[in-house]
Amino acid sequence: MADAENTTKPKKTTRRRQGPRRSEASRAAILEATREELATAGWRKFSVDSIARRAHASKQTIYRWWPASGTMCLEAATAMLQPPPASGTDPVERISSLLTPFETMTRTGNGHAVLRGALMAAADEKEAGDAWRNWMKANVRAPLRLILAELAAKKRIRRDYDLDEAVSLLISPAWHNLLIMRAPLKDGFAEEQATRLLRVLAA
Amino acid sequence: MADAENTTKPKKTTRRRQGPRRSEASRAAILEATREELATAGWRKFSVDSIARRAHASKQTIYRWWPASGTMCLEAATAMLQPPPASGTDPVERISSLLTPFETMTRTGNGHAVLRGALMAAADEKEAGDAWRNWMKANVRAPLRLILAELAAKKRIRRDYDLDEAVSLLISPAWHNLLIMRAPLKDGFAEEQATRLLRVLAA
DNA sequence: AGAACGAGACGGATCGTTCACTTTCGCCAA
DNA sequence: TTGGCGAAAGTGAACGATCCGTCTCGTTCT
Repeated sequence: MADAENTTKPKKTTRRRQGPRRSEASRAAILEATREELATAGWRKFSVDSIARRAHASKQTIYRWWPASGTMCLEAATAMLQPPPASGTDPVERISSLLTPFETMTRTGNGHAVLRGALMAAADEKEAGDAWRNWMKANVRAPLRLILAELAAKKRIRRDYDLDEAVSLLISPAWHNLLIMRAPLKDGFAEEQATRLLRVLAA
Repeated sequence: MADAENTTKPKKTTRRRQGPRRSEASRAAILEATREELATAGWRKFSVDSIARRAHASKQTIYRWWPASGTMCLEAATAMLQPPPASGTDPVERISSLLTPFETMTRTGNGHAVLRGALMAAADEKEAGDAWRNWMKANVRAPLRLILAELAAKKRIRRDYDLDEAVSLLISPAWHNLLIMRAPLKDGFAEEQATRLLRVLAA
């Protein structure tokens, strides 16, 4: 959609835009300020003016790249999630590795408050909700689908499970801990949930 | 704590305060306006001024009785929850009846948006979070504790379960539906969750 | 007389937008 | 090769509107 048809002027086929590129420094400063703001003020008292002051950025820059505050919060939170560790062949380990990024994040610094704020943003803003569900689809649901399909082929679990239900079963206790109990995930959470899911789905 | 020691003036022993009592009409109008506001604006854009206009109430009245907006939202939401139906002796039915108020509420009108807003309030404000956990303790955790203890005595389920874990297992999929999926609870949700809990806890 | 109520003013803060101005880069003509 | 031009991105500051929490009024009820 960027440069589809520029018939007259473009010399070669590569029509390059003019001007400076997006400032990575400013982007990083804004996301860091967003994390601080989410941890201290929460979602309702979240202030874009405060973000601009903290990050020494212009509000114009913020609104240019994040027209909705919720997506900014989501981006600030997901940036804290480390990619899941490479797992072996053990089913529990493989499923557990899908949750360990969450467990680790909520147990380091203000991570649990940041993630809680992002989840509230996803619950409050329709656009942020869509973005969050897409992220979960790519990073949790899709990998889990592969693992479960493989296990079902080996007859380690039932074949007639519902994938959405399995995702909900696996991760919803995390929401309970973060949003209702307002607490981080306890040590061993990921492995415990993975074990329980496999027990429920056992053939 | 109300009237502990008024030594001089009280005529009889009943020292009644003077002036009009709290207006039930105003209270109901404010809570109804809160429900509308939660359903249309959400939690972050929730405005006390808007509530006052909608309910034809004074802001002073609102702040007098609800110093924190979150507790007002919680009260507005829990008022929509009907008391659980009287259940028989079937374990699934008894546990399921603890969830049916939620299922019913989220499937009628804007109920799911109102409950979602209240949950966000509980996640965002520390005070509202405490109030919500207390409500859940009295209306879900305590009844569930009795039911599970009885079942354990009859050896229908294991004895070494963790009550908090059981509560989380039973109800956290509801949070997933409401907050992440932004959707009501599907028909038969309560019974399905109750059945699954008993299967997990089976002896 | 005393307390709760509706209505609304208040100073301060935030919102989302817009303006002025500077800096960075692709492009092309001198 | 180089210097100028213009588009895009950046900061900072203003704008009117709205919201916050507190506060006065005058009224009504017990």
